[in-house]
Amino acid sequence: MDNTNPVSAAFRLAHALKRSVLHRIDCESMPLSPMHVRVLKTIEYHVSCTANDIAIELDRDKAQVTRLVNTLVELGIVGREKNPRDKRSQILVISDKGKQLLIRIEAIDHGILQQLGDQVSAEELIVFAKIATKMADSLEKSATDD
Amino acid sequence: MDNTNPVSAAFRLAHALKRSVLHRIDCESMPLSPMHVRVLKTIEYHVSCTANDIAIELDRDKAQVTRLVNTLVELGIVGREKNPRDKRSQILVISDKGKQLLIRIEAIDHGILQQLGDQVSAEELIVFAKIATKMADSLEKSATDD
DNA sequence: AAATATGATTGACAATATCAACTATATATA
DNA sequence: TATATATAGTTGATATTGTCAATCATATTT
Repeated sequence: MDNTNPVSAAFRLAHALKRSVLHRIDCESMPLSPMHVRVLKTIEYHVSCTANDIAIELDRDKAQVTRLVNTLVELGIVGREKNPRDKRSQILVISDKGKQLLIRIEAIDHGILQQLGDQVSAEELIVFAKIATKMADSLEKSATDD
Repeated sequence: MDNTNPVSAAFRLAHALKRSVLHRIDCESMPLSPMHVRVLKTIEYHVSCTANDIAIELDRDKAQVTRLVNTLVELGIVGREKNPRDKRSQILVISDKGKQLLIRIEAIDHGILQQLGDQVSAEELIVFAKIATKMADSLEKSATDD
């Protein structure tokens, strides 16, 4: 592979990260996929988060979000509450079970960053996140104005 | 989303890139998916490339590689030739049609980098590729020594 | 009040990925 | 050399992730 190509490098890294998350999720015998984890984190991050917020935040299809949230609800990790501001949508709330899960997820993330820490410095991670975010912003921006 | 989290940033970027590649592939009315493109590039990059080389290079399951290569062969983009060094495997060779495709793919890549170029400098892209590669190396390394 | 837009769900499906079993050949080692 | 073990590739089954179109209910605009 061409390691100087940022596009290839990004794909490769995403794959490695997904596998790493999956592996750690598996070791912890968690009933979730990487995408479920990301959805749960998004709910945690957003105040009074709706399905639509997740779709926008993660740039995913609404249908996909509905299904991901459904399994979280079925597993008792997330609950739906009335949204006083819009009867079409519901506020997603993390249950106690979900909160406990988030603690374990945090440990997983920490483990991954530590695993990287051997080779990649904290400064590099900060720089990486900054550039990656800028790249994603740039791509998403021009994706919408077709 | 937490934009300071390198893991989240990497996932987000990969998704945006995949969409961008897909969109451009679509505009060019190419009969390939992003993964097919990556496989084709890998064959181009490797001298006397086998299916196994692709599996290692892209860190994918052998089964997945077999199927991806199959469609490339069916489309006449890639051919299989005898491997004098191992009767189990075959050398993958890019046809003229495949070479023409690679020229168009190169243009697509160039377009994506240019799209980024508005916001992200060439230096940043170099730094990004370097750190991302280091991160992937680190993750893949510890994935094997379980 | 009517037209239009939005949040969410569902169905159908495509793309991507994983696992286990199997074959044919290679390589190691007894 | 004979046997055991490893490797390259294929196939089948299945899980995960992502996309598109249609639909319903409610919001918003006109």
